[in-house]
Amino acid sequence: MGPARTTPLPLPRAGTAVAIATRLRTAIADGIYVDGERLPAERALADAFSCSRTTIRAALRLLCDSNLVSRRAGSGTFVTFSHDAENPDIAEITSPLELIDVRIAVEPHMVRLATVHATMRDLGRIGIALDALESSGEPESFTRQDRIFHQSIADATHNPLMCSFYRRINHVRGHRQWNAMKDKVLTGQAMDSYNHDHRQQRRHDGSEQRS
Amino acid sequence: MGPARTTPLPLPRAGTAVAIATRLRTAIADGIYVDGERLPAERALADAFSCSRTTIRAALRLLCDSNLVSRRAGSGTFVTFSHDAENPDIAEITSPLELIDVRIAVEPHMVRLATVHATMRDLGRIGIALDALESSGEPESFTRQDRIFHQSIADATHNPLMCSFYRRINHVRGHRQWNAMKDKVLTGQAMDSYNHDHRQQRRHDGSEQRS
DNA sequence: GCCAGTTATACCAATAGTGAACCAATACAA
DNA sequence: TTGTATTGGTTCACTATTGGTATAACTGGC
Repeated sequence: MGPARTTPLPLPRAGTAVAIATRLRTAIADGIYVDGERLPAERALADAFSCSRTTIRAALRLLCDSNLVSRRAGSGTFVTFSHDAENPDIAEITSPLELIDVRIAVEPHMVRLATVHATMRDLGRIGIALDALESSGEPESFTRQDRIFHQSIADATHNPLMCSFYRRINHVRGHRQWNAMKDKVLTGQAMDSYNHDHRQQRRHDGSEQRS
Repeated sequence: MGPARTTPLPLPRAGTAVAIATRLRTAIADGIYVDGERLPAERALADAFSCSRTTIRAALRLLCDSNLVSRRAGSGTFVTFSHDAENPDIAEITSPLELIDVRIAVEPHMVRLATVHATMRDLGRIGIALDALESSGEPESFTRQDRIFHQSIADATHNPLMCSFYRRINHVRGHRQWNAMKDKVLTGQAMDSYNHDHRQQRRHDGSEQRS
């Protein structure tokens, strides 16, 4: 996977220098040494790999020629290889399971807050969103309406911090890495079951609201 | 080469100044030092990091060049960093009760996630943070250590979304509108009770970890 | 012997970090 | 206002570390 897989070294001879260079290259690609970090000094590497400093220098020379590291006398050898050239969005690095963990943590109490602080207008908005959610057959509109539904609940808490949290959750949900998945997961049966759960919550919320 | 396969990669000795700058930068980004707050004096930092004042000055120079802090001779080094300069700050419009609502919603499940995903290093960090929290007598350092403590738990979940959420919570907590309050609320007795609760949580976490 | 790779050693130059002293600006209390 | 303590700003010589270079010797395969 490393960018230096096409090593410009035609030599089939696997000397220790080339082996160490490969080792360090994969370490950088695996993120063991991250971008901008300083590698151990040549003498320290020589000690760690139980070889001479000349060999280490030969290995580092290979990495330097591949633009994987840059070196400054008196300062050290620094990794110049960034996995994420652009800004690492939270949505990029959040896995499906991690999102579920956060939603499980936030949503139950969020619903309680909404039942306490919701106005009649909020309840109307939530009802409209739920109707629109149930009458949407395709996965495409279903996910969009589902986001609107949950965001309307978050807004009903009238808690700006909670609203901003759920906006971010929705942002992660709407990221492209999820779009590929939803067509496979959101079968008709799954959507029906989902709607049933939401209806129960609505009835439950209504009774709590009355009390 | 066989032996090189099993050779453990040595940990890099980070450049001291750059490493300190990084630590301070993340502390500011995490809301441990808030906008407008004064950092410890150079000599105090040098003592805390066990390095010379010259190194601290080099680190602070980096932060100053990034416009993260501003410095005035005879006065000190002050944080100049607001999380979203463009959008109205969440911290401005979030009330104390609203913050408590969100924390009640998030923290219980966050602790469960932390107990599941925490590594030994995470537990060590949490323990250190808790010790520092208990040994801080003044409200000033108490609130900062408390933020560090909770952030270390959030980081222990290894859930980027959860970490970003709690970073925002800490940002709100560190806002100046709260600073006026904490001196009145954080009496010695209140801090003792607080510490007692945290200790109980720690014992609870330990037993869960073992299972 | 030849040759490429490795080892070992010594030294150089660049950079980082140390420790101390002193100055100037600020804050604070008498 | 005055004095004192603290803070950042500056400079200095010194030490430690790092990459850069050169040289001589060793090793194993051809």
